[in-house]
Amino acid sequence: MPELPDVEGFRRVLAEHGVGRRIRRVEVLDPGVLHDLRADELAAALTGHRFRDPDRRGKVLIAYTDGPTLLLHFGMSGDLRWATPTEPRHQHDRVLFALAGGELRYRDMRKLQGIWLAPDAGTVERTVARLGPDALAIRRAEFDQRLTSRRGAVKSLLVDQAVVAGLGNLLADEIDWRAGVNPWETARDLDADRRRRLYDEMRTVLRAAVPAGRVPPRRAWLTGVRDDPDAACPRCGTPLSRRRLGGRMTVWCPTCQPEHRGS
DNA sequence: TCAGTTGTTTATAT
DNA sequence: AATATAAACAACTG
Repeated sequence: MPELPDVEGFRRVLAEHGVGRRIRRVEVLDPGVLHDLRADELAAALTGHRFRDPDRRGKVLIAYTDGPTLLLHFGMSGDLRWATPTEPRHQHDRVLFALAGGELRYRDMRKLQGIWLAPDAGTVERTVARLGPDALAIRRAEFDQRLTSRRGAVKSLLVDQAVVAGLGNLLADEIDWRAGVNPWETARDLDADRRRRLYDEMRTVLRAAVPAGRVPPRRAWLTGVRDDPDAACPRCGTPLSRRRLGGRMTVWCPTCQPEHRGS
């Protein structure tokens, strides 16, 4: 699930409930989500410290404290919840951070990513160094430059975290669909107007998705119909096409996003 | 039983 | 060198 809007939602949960509060206890229910770190090391490093204003880079939640910094990635099935201690735990709650009045629960069914601990700012920066500019912060000129300097399919570039950080499979398909760009198109083969559309639609989609904390499955969006077996394009009614691109299921409208554009 | 899944990294091939 | 593909990670669903 988690793409940039989801992680932004998790950042808000942490900001609302965690900031300024002391970490009373860290309970590791499944050490399998910890990277290069034992459960007792995590607890010892964080207990007694207070969360500070959290940040986010792409899909990485950066949970600063007045001590070390926690880096959380949510893979394909992660979640961060605020709960009272009496609420029953979820089967896939992996780590609990107990604060005054409640606890933050890191939940993740598949455990594809996990939690890192960075002792200092330099370690934080090294960990996120491979990521490109955040999709919410990147300016048009840099977005354009980074897309056209590579030769791969537009969709592959959009989901490449080193090009721009935060977009996943759903968002990339949604942006291409709204911009009328065929996902297999090479960015440098698009004219300036089409590339402008890509950037504008990325902004539009994110602006709607971030407050929702997810890519909203509205029926007028590609996201809202893509799981239907007989899905039709919400814009023109053409049956949607699907095929794998770079290992991920790609959904597009053959009418609105024709191949061999321009040329 | 088998294929598929909204993420990322690594190895391998081109 | 850059790019493309598959597999692996883990757990679950249909």
